[in-house]
Parts: sequence; structure tokens; C-alpha cells
Amino acid sequence: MKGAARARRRERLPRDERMAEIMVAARQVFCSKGYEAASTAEIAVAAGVVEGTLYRYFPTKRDLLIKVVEEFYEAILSDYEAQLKGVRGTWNRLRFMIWKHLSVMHADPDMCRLIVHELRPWPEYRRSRIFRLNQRYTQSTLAVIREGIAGGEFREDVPLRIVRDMIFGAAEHHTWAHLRKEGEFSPDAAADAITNLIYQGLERRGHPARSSGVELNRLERAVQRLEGLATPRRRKRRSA
Amino acid sequence: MKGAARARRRERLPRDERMAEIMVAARQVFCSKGYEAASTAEIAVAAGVVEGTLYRYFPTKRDLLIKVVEEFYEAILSDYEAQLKGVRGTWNRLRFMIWKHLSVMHADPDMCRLIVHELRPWPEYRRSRIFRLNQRYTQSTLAVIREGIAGGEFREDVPLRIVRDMIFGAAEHHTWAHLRKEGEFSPDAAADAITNLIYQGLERRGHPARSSGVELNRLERAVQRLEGLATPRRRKRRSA
DNA sequence: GCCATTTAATGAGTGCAACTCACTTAGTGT
DNA sequence: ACACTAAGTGAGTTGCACTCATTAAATGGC
Repeated sequence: MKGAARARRRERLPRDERMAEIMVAARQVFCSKGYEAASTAEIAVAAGVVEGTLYRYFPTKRDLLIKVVEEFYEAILSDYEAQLKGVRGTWNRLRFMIWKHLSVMHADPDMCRLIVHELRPWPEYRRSRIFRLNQRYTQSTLAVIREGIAGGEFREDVPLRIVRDMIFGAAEHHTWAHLRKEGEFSPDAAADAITNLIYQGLERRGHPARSSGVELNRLERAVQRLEGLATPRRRKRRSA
Repeated sequence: MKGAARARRRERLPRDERMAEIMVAARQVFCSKGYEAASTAEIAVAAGVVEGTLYRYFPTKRDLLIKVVEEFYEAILSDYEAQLKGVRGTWNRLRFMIWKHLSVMHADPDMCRLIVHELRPWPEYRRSRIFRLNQRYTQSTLAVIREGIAGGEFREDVPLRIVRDMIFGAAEHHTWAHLRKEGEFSPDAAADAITNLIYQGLERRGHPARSSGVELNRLERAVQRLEGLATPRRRKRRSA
């Protein structure tokens, strides 16, 4: 009894390392085939272990996906709040958040598809860490709107929940085709359009002086011209 | 050999009738348990047939769901366009469409959940009838926006696709908890809020004179930011 | 009314994929 | 060297979507 059958490596790793290896393999397979089409057998092979081993670390295939997504999500959000602190002004802050959100979806459509189309509809979603992380995330959007209200830029009767739903709903619908690899979109252009629509939608109307006019028009055009010039590629921060 | 085992009814129906009966039963089961948890065995029992019979009418379980949803969707949309014709004015027409959409989700959360959370993420969705029905549906929303532009109520540079994504995205996010039976919402209140936000967001701004300080301020800042980004470095791409 | 033909309906399979568990053996501390 | 711990195994089991050879209810020609 030997030959090919006996060729298995059988090297043993500490719990954390093996777990990490499985998660890397699982992410790979989930991303390339989607949740349903990814079989535990395939993930096991990719991880260099046998199927039963997966179940020593993750109670179910679903839990495995959840863990993989949690890891991804935490990495995304880790520096998010810090970055937001560096942006001033309601419009800019709003725009940054929307842009950031769209950019993640643009950069990692596979993982985002897993979150949005596979994991989120599950019943256990609301009990998962991802749900809570996401709440914190959308909360900061509302905080920006509240600042806008407090500062007098926005109306006082803004329906906060609806605004949040609009921003994230718009982002989701807009990126939908891209997540399925059936289309493209520009995070920059979309962020501008969404931000402007929301901003104008919330703006306090007929204040002291009436809005707009020649001056505004001129600036709006300048913005548009510059927006076109600013290549999406370049994101370097200008040193003070 | 007889008794209970021989008690089967075995009555034969014409194709259409049997198909209809199966679809009624399937809808019932799908709605109450969700797609995954609904087993073909259970649907068969509910329809008063044996499992194999299902497969004489529907090639797969997925196809069965698709047919069930198509039937529902067509019923919903059948009189929709006619009703819309009876509403006058951009704001009213917009409001009617959003309200109608939300009302359907409110009235039939189970079916809507099947569409939004289960069926739509599937790869075959874009080839299904539902996709095309949905397109026609969202098209009519855009038509209303275009009327608004043509009539001078809305700005000319409205990003149509984004507006559509915002309306339907907002509706979807807003109804999300309700579809999962984890929350409630008011179609009327939500329709008002969304319509107003969109309407104000698209509105053509004051022709009159002076600009508001806030708006100017925002634009001035945007211009400054963009001036920084648009460095002289980049010229148009050289044609090959 | 009787048989031939058609086809609705059956139900005992098949195959595949998630998940289990009694066992094996690589590492470790003494 | 030796016992002990726990990582890893792989041959199951289970459950479900789906198949197919067979049965028999309706239909129609004579």
C-alpha cells in the first residue's frame, strides 16, 4: 500500500495558519465561480486539504463565506473613518463617501457581488458582523447630512433614512451590471452625479438671497471643465 | 396489495390546467419558505402530484420560479401604463410611479423578495422575460423625466441613468427590511419623500439673479480642489 | 362498444454536494 | 522513548434536484 495514494503531504499547521490558508483559497474560489457553483470539494483542493478538514474550522459553507467577507469588509473600513476626517465641507465629504463606496465596488466587483447578491439576502445576515459594520458605515453618511443641516446648508425637514437609502440604493443599482461583469461605470462621474443630485435635493431653498445666476453658472461650467480634465487615475494628495 | 397505497387519485388534466395548478402551489410554497428552502417534493405535494410530474412541465426548479414570477409581474404591469396616462403633471406622474412601485412591494413582500433577492442575482436573469418587462417599466420613468426637461421644469443636464438608479435603488433599500419581515414602511410617506428629493434635485434653479452664498462657497471650493487635481501634465491621449 | 394510439402521471431510481465521525498520526512536553 | 494532544483524514450519510422506463386514463377510428 503506497505509491500515489500515500503521497499526501500531511503537514500540520497551527490553527490560525490553516484557517488563513483555507480562507485565502475559499475567497479565490468563491470570487471566481460564485457561492453556489463553488463546491466545498473544490475549495478543499485549492487549500491543499481534504474536505473534512474545512469543517474542523468552519461549521458550514455559509459560515466560511461569511468569515471571508468579514475579513474583506474590515480591511475596507479600517481606514475609512480616518480618511473622511481629512475632508472638509459638506459637499466634499458627501462626495468622498459616495466616491469611496463606488470605488470599492469598481475595484473588487467579485467580492462586492458576493456581499450584495449572495450573502445579504440570507436570513443570518442581520446577525452577522457584516451587518453591524455596514450600519456603522452608513451612520457616518447620516452624520454628514446632519452637519449640513446644522450648518444651514440643508433644509431642516430632511428625511434622513430616505436620503441614506437613496445614496446607497443608487450606488447599488448603478454598479449592478458591473458586479455581474456585464457593463462598466465610472466611479468619478457617478459620484459627481449622485452627490450633486442629493446636494441640490437637500439644499435649503429660497433663503435670503435667491440662488443661482450668472456667477453660479460660470462656476458650474468651470467645475465641469475641470472635472473632465482631472484624470481618474491621479489621486495624489497635494502637499500643503 | 392495495389499501392506502392504491388510494391515489390519478385524475388527468389538460396541459394548461395542470401547469396552472402547479404554479399556484409553487407560488404558495416559494413565498412561504423562500426558494432554497422550498423543496420540489413539497411543491409536488402541495400541487397534488408526484415529483416527477413537475418536470414534465418545468425543466428545472429555477424555471418554475421564473414562470411563477413572470405571471405575477405581468399582472402587475398590465394596467400600469394605462393608469399612468390618467395622471397629469411631472411631479404627480413621478410621484405616482414611485408610489405604485412602493405599493406593490408593500402589498406583496414575499413575491417581491423572490424577485429582488433570489431571482435577480441569477445569471439567467438578463435572458428572462422579467428583465425585459422591468426595462419597459423603468423606461417609462425616464420618459417622465424627459417630459420634465422638455417642459423646462428640470435642468437640461440631468444624468438620466443615475436618476433612474436613485429612484429604484432608494425604493429597494427602503423596502428591504419589510421584504424580510423585519420592519415596516409607509408607501405614501416614502413616495412623498423620494419624489420631493428627486424633484428638487432635478429642478431648474432660479433664473433670477444672485447666487446663494452657500452654493457659491461650495462651488468655489470644488473649483479649488479641481484646479489642484488637473495638473498640466495630462493632455489628450495621442492617437496611435 | 372495442381496440389502438397518445400522452399525463408515476415512483423507483441516480448523481451530486454538503456535512459527519471514528480513526490515524504529526508534533510536543517530560 | 513514550504518552498525550489535536490536526488531519476519507469513507461514509443525508438530502435534494432531477431522470426514465413503465402504467393507465383519455381519445378517436371503425
